[in-house]
Amino acid sequence: MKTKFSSINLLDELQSQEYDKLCSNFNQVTYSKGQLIYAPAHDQDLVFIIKQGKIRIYLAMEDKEFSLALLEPGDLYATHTRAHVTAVENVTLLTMPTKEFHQYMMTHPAFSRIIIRILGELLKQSFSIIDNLVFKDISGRLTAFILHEAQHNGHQTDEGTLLNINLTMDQLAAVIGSSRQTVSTIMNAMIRADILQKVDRGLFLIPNLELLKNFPTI
Amino acid sequence: MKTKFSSINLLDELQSQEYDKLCSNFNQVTYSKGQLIYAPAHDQDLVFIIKQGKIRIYLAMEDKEFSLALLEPGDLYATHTRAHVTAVENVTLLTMPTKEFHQYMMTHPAFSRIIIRILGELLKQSFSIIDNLVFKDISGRLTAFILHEAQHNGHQTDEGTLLNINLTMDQLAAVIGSSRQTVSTIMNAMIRADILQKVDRGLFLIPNLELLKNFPTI
DNA sequence: TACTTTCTGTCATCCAGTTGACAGTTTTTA
DNA sequence: TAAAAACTGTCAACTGGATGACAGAAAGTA
Repeated sequence: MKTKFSSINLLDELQSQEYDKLCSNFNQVTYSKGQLIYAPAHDQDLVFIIKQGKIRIYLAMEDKEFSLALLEPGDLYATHTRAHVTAVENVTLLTMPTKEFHQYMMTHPAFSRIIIRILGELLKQSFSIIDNLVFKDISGRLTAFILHEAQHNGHQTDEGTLLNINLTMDQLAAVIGSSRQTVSTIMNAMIRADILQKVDRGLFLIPNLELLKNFPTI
Repeated sequence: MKTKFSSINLLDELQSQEYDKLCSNFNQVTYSKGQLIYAPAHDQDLVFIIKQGKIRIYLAMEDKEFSLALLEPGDLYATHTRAHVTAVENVTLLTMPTKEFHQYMMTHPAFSRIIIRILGELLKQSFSIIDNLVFKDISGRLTAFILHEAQHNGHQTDEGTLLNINLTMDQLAAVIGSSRQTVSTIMNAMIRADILQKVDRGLFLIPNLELLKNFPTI
């Protein structure tokens, strides 16, 4: 369970002069916290790169939601799927109509390669989500998520790995496909088992990642 | 729930002379029914096109399996993910090392576009699988699957749509992520409700697709 | 043909995880 | 600083679906 789709930072790639022309074709748009950026009904077919802030890609049905990814600056996304997009924080996006983007891609093979790499990663990521949904129970998904976050966004300290999850129990539940209550219960079980220490809301200290891996020790 | 990943038939695309050179670089390999074509441990990075037969892409863990796709002649697939691949029937594949494939792709922008289109479809397909897993119960996934198959592989007759599912209850369970027993029970409930008629093993007649859509009528 | 293997239908049992409720806590807003 | 809003922890009740068992049916096999 990752929150990011791809490890490729497109902003970095775009720094190079080669893409100057491409950059000038992007429209800069801003959205404020909580605003809906895209819903499947919109049907506008945009490609966009996150310049600033955090967005959430998710599937929704009635009153249930499932987060597919939380994207950060440098990440790329293309609408055209059944997924919704909202701004988790105030965000700035660089957008371009998909058609135009395709045009550009056609004439720049090197750029195509980047896109293929990103799509490939996205796909791998999707398989990983399916894997978790099908084979793991909620505890398993939760530990997998925390482990992944710790390894990618955790800070090493003398007492262990400090992790700023920065998600409410509700949001966390939406990421792993569970309910607020269950996630809350399991998190507290971890804390009682001394696998996790709550420093503050959304801020945790993990003394030993190995212990977390084996939770719950049946 | 589809069984195919992509609606693009690469064999058709490859007919054109443009790809003569590419074709000559493929290795033709055959596998017999039930044989394992690829396991994540192999790690050989191959791209292949199905020339003949049917293969199954699936995730596995201990004794549980989940089918991601059932591919047929013309479909393309690339190993490099965590998925396993087996031959459902005797198959003939055209294979090429991924690296070589990339090389070719780089120098043929039009070919890149096909790959991007396929990857895009794969991704959409994956989202659809996730959607079904997260939001639908087993009845829902089963009707979605049958409906999709009926619309794509069904034959219209006077009495309704004739569908050759050609999967055992076990295989069907692996596709929708359930158990043999549950699938069997629901299928028979559908038959009793006159939504489905069993003509033979794996062969069903659906008098009215609309009725199927609303199953079960609570 | 008989024998083995694979597939199917059905039931009783069991449990992980959802749901709803509610009290308590923290954060935000004005 | 007070009131409103959002978040958290916990529990009891319920349920969808997995699991194991077993008998019967169909398909291979020799």
